[in-house]
Amino acid sequence: MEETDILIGKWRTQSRKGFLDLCVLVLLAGKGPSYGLDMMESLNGAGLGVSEGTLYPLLMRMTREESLAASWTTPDSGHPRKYYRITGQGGYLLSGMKTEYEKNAAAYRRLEGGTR
Amino acid sequence: MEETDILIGKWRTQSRKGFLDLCVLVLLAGKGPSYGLDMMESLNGAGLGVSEGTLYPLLMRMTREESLAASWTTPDSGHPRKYYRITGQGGYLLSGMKTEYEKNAAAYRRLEGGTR
DNA sequence: CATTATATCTTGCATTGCATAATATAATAT
DNA sequence: ATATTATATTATGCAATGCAAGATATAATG
Repeated sequence: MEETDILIGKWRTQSRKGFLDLCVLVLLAGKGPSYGLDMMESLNGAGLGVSEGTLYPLLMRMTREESLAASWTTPDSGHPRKYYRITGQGGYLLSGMKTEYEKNAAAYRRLEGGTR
Repeated sequence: MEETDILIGKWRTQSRKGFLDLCVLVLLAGKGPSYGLDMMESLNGAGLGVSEGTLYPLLMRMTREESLAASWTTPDSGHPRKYYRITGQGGYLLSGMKTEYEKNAAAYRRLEGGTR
């Protein structure tokens, strides 16, 4: 069904709202500081399809909110990169997000669980 | 942290986008036709906190898109109720959503899985 | 010096969640 | 009768994010 594929595409966009924040925090918490394009590779490698137009505004927003902190580094050879790391507030936020995420997943399983 | 709780609240709203569609479809697929307030009870019983202002517009949208179908019923005693049931397209959509949901969950686990 | 690759930033649209308020009708109370 | 409460649905407007598309800047390469 063609109509339905459009609906799924739109839904996909909506269902990623917020989820990408969680993924970025989890990523940085796990691998340590990183920069935009490198994070894109990691996220895409994990199975998410993220583009610059999605990731960069997200990183800037989270930095503005102080869940991330950024600093430029100019390597001996190569381009200047903006490295992001997770802040204390970011860690607290990540913990809250994980709780919510699990709560929703549990609710979903309950709903799926049965005719009752 | 007070600041952070505000962020979590905002994130919570965002992270539910799309997810509620999935929950409604799963619910109707499991329990059969139902109406607004009854579905609200089911969803809240499962652990989601959903209000009328969230659920009704959602139901109307999904009906407009023909993932749900609605029909009024006037019981012998009580108020007229608008019953919703899942359509063929709704079933196809649900299947697609489940696939996406699992794909994202898998990506999340991979990201969480390690320092690599 | 032009071209390509790396890296980040900007703009505008489409979409949904939710608070708030409105509408309508059946049941109940005074 | 008629006012009040409970049930049930609809309408409006704001805030927020994902993403496509394009712009900007600089290092490396031909």
